[in-house]
Amino acid sequence: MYLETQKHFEARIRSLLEERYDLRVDSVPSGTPPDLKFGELATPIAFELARKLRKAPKIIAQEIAEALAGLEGFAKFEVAGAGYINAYLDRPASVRATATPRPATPPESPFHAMVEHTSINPNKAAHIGHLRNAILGDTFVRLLRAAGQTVTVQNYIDNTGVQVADVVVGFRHLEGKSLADVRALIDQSLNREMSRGTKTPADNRDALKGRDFSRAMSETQLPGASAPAALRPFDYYCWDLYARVSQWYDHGADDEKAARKKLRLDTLREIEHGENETAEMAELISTAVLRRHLETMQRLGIEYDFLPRESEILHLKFWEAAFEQLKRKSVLYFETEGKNKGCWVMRRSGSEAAQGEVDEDAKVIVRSNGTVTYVGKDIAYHLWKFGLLGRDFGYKPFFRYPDHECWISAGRGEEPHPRFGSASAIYNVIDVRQTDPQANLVQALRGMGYTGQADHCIHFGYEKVALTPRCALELGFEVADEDLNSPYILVSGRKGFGVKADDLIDKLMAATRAEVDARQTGASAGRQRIAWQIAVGALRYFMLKFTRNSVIAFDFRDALSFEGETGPYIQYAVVRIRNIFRKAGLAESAALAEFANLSAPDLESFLCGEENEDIWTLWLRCARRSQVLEQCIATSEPAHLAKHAFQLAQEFNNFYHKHHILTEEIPARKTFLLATAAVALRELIESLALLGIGSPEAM
RNA sequence: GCGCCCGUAGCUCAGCUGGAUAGAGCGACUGACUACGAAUCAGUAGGCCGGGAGUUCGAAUCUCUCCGGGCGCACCA
Repeated sequence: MYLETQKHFEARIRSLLEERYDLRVDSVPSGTPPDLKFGELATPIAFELARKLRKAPKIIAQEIAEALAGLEGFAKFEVAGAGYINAYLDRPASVRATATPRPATPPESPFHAMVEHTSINPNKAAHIGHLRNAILGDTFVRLLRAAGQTVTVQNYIDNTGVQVADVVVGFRHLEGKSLADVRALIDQSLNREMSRGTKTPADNRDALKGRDFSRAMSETQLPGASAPAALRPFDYYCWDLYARVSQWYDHGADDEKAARKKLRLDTLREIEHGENETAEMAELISTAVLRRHLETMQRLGIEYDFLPRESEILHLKFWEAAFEQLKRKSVLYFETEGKNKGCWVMRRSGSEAAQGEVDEDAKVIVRSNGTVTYVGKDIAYHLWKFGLLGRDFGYKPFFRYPDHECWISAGRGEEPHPRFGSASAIYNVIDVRQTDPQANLVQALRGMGYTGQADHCIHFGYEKVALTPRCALELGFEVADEDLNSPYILVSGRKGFGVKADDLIDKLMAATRAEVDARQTGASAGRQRIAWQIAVGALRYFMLKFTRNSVIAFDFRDALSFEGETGPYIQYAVVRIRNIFRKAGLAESAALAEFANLSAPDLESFLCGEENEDIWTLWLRCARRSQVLEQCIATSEPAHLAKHAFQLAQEFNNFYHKHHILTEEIPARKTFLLATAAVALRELIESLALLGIGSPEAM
C-alpha cells in the first residue's frame, strides 16, 4: 500500500518536471521524514534541481508543491526547511486501503529461482552455525515465494569428502567396527529417536530468566552429554568420533602419523571410486547423518525439495561434460610453464597477466596428476543448475514431508520424477569465507558466454556464528587467557567445539515449556505445541535479527531470552490481539466489515490530532509490508523484515496500553480501534509467517 | 604482498539508493498490574557515528589516507 503511494508520488513529480521545466530525471528520491509533523512522504529533489534551474531550492519546492495539489491519496503538500517537499497523506483514504485485504498472492511469474542452503557435511551433528545458514536460506525462500517466484530448495550433500572419510576411519580403526556393526548402531539410534521425548524441568524457570544461569545450565540436561554412547543420536556419536579421529591424526610418532594420513587418503580414494565396502560404509553413515539433519531442520519448519549428492556428480561424470565445454570455449587452457605447469587453469577475474605471459595467479582447475579440483566440480554442478550441462541426475524419493516429497540424487533413478535444475536465478547460501570460490564460479560462467546466468548466480553470504568466551566456559571448554577478553571465539568441528543445533532447540523447548506451564492450564499436547512455536520463534528471530555480515557472538543468555527484541515479544503481541477478539466475541473480519461503514469525518477525527499520532503510526507501519519485502529481496537481507515485525509489535503494544479498546464508549471509535487491532494482527501474522515463525493462540 | 568485510550508547546491534533533531534491545536507575494477560508499558542517564582530509547545498552513509579488529588469496576438500 505505502509502496504504491510512494511510486505514485514519485511518478507524478517526474511528469511534472517534464511538463513544467522540460526536465527528464531518472528517478525521484523520496523517503520517510524523521517526524510525522513533516508528513508521511518527502523528497529533497528541489536541492538537486537548484543548480540546473538556477533558482533557489525553496522556490522550486514551492512551485512543485503547488502543482502537486489535488493528487489522489494526499491531503496536502508543504515546503519545509531549505526546500523539502513534504507530502501529507489523506489519512481516511489511506487507512481504508490498508484495511482492504490484498489479493492473496501475486500472479506466478515464470521466473524460477533455486536456493541452495544448509549443505552440512554429513559426518556429524548440525551446530548453531548451520542453523544460521538454514534459517537464512529458508526465510529467503519464503520471501521469494511471497513475491510470486517459483522456488526450489536444494541442500547439497558432500558425501564423498574427506570429512566423511574421517568418520569411516574412526569406526574402522579407532572402534574396530565392521559394516554390520555400524548398521546395527544406526538401527539402534533410530529406534531411540522414535521413543524420544522432550524433557521439561519444571522448576528452573527463575534460573532460566538469568538470575542464576549457571545453575540452569547444569539442570537442563543436554540430551547427548550423559547418555550411554550406543544410545545417543547417531549424529552426536559421529560428532565425538570425528573429533577423536582428528586428534588421532595429530598424535603419535612421525611414522605413525604418516601411516594414519595414508589411511585417510586411501579411505577417501575408495569412497570416491565407489562399489566397495568402504564406500558402502560411507554411504550408510552419510545417509544416516543426513536423515538426522533433515529431522533437526524440520523441527524449525525447514524443508527441502532436492538433495544433490557429490557421489552422483562424480559417477554420472558431470565434470567430464563440463570439461569438454570449458576447453571448447577456451575458458581453460593448459599451462606449460611456471608453478602450474601441467595443469589446466583458468584466469581469474581482474587478472593482469599479458597475453603469452605466464599467469602465475591463474586458478588451477585440473591438477597435474589429472584430478579435478573442488572449483571444477562446482562449475559442472552449476552448469547443471542452469540447465547448461546436457546431463541430469537420477532421482529417488528420500524424505516425506506432510505435504511434499524431498528427492535425492541417484545413479539410477526412478520414473516419474519432478524436474529439477534449469533455474533462472540461483542463490547459494554459503558463509563469507567462500567469497573467492564463488567469484571463480561466476567468472567461469561469464567466460563461457553465459553472462545472463553469471549475473543471476548470487552468493548469499553470511558471517559466522562464534561463541562468547563466557559461553565457551559454560560448555566446559578451555579458553586461552588471551581469548578471555576477545568478543568471540571460533567454533571448530574438528575439535568437537561448538553448540549442537538439537541441544539448543531442546534447551529452548525446555525453557518455553516451563514458561507456558506456569501460565497456561490447557491440555499438555496444546501446551507443548505452544512451547514449540515460541521456541522456534525465539531461535529463528535470534538468527534473523542480525544482518548477514555481522558476526554473531552466541550466548545462551541472549538466545534463550524471550523479552525485548525477540520472537516471543512479537508473538505475545499477536496473542494479546487474539485475546481482545476472544473476549469481545467478535471475528476480525466482522470488525473490518463494520469499519468499512465508518464515515470519512469520523476516521479523520480518530486519526488526526496529537493524541492519535500513535494510532496513525501503527496504521502506517501496517501499510509497509510490501515495501519491506521488496527491500529484503533487492538486498538479499531478511533482517529488514525481522526489524519490521518487531517495530510493528512494539507500536501495537504502545497503542494497546494507551487506548483501551473494549471499554471504549463511542461505538464508532470502538469499531475503529477494533479494526486497528485486526489489521495489526493480520500484518503481524503475515510478517511472522514470512520469517517462518508461527502465531500461537495463547502464551 | 593482493583482495574483501567490520569499527555507531557500558554491552549486542539497526540506520533503505547521501537528506531535516543518530535509533532499538539488553544492562543500570525511577515508576505503572481492581480495566483487552506485566513474556508488557512510561520515564531518566548514557554518542566528536575509530582518527584525519576530500566531494557536496548536506556525509554515520560516497572517495582517499591512517589506526584497530576479522577473513580470504593452495595442484587441501
